[in-house]
Amino acid sequence: MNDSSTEPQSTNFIRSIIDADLASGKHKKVITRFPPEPNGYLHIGHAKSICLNFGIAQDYPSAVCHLRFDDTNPGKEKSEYIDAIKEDVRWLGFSWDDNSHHTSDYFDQLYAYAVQLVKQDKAYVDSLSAADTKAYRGNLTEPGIDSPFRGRSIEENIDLLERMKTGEFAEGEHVLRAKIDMAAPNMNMRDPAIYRIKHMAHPMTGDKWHIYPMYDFAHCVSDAIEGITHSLCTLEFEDHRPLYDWFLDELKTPAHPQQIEFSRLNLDYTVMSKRKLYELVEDGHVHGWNDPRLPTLSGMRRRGYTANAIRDFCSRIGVTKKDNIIEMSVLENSLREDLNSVAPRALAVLDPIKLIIDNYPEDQEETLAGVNHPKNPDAGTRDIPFSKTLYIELSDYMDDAPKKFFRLTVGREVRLRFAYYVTCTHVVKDDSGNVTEVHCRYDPETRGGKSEDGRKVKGTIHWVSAQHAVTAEVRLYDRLFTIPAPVAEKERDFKEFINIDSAQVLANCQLEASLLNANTTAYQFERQGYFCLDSVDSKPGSLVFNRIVTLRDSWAKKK
RNA sequence: UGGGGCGUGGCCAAGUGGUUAAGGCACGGGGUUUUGAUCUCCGCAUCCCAGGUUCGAAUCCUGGCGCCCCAGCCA
Repeated sequence: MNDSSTEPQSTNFIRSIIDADLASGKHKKVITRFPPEPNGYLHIGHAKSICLNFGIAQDYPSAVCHLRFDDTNPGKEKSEYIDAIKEDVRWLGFSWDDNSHHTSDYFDQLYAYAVQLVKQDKAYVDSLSAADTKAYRGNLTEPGIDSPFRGRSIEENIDLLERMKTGEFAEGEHVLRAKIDMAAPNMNMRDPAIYRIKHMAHPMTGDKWHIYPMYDFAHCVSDAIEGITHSLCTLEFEDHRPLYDWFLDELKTPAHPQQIEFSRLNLDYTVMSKRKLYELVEDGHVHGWNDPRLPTLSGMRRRGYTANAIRDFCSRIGVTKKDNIIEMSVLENSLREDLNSVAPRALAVLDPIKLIIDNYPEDQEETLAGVNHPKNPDAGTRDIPFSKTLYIELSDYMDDAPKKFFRLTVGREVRLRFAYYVTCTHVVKDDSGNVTEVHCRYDPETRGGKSEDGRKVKGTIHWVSAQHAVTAEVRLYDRLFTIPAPVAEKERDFKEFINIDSAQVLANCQLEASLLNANTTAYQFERQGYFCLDSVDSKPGSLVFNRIVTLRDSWAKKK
């Protein structure tokens, strides 16, 4: 008997390629890599790549996935990001064991390979200004023109490169370029830069270097050095692949990894680029990288998303080469599925109004048992105090209610969850007509929420005993943007579409007493959604809950 | 208008010449239910277009059309 989970592993075209490579004997074991640049926080788009790369490492025998920080640009990178990135990957449930690397680990080897290229007359030091380089490159329809420095001798190039390395020249004075073809239809092959001068200390190598390698050169060589078999990246690198292969072929590296491209993840009603997320953070539209409305992994974690849900989501969306915009409902479905199975239930009134049971004794109090999880008896029950004055949800009462409104209106009977049946008798309103109190009578024969006579009560509402309630702040989050594809609006700035109601703060929520001891797991507030303590702002004396996601609401749809 | 990709239902996505064209999400409807939740049952496409090859095409060929990416000394 094998009782291990038989969870179907979604396959994709990349796994098919790997299967074929293993079958043909091209590779004995698979090595992938996840190569973030430490210049910002990871988002759910990265999670897709992480699940793909680390997922392959998990599923194939003796396969591994390296974590590699692509730190070739000290002008943009900070070591602070490294720990955050590691934390996010770990939180998602993946490990890299002792395979955490930095591209900067290979700077010496990279340089030696560059020298080799020069010696093969496949690279040269160019002294054109940045502006001239651009002008010489041509454009999409016109070929470029050779730089006047393209014909320098190997000796001169070696000398110049060495002096670039030792910091003899100013930034921008020279650049090492591959000698390929200035007329190539693929712009990437028009003598791309290999090294540029940057008089800048590097987080890992300090002030050792004055030149830093470019992505196209560093990435393929690093992959080769690490023995990566399949180098998975996103679609925009597709026309870099000829260059990736050119470098490795010219350098005759011991290994020649295969670059395979897949489409990046796009989610509707949000943005997914580091630059745009940075803009939202910098301009104060959200409160930091871990704002619960952001699709960053740190924001989602704070919001209450589970790693399980994100992994499940990634397996559901698949991996292809097609541009896509995934609907938020797919993510929410993965989330609800996970949360529903594990979240303990609780009663919480977010928008309270008093419900007074006129025929319930003034000073009486009793304790009722609430089921912690309807599908899991092992979760047990908890005590919930009940008394004459309760809080119920304002929206659970309506003056002129339609027949299909299964809640309170004068003359209608509902069940108070786990408690009694109550029938609404009248309401009290203030001068402006707002309901301030709902009055009702209860049926003592319905304790626990069931009646002997088999009478049907269609509606069940949640409540909290006023004198026992815990007051807390609850933050309700909604989509960050008002349109599905804010970045697709070419003529307008995506920030114009920010949803100004994306974060609603309710300061006077009334929670059942047991929530006073809430821990860090997610709870389902019955009939409302899933909530968890805010890891940043919640304090023992003043609880703050985040709404992770609402429950499905078919009644709301009908209305 | 150079080069590289992509085009299967509202959104994803299987499918690789013979299947009633998987599955998920969404949507619509029925049942169960002390959460209008969960669970459950049912419904929901002829494959961008046009020709062609073939007994037979989403799958092969030809020609269109549409969308995305590339002119950083960013990654």
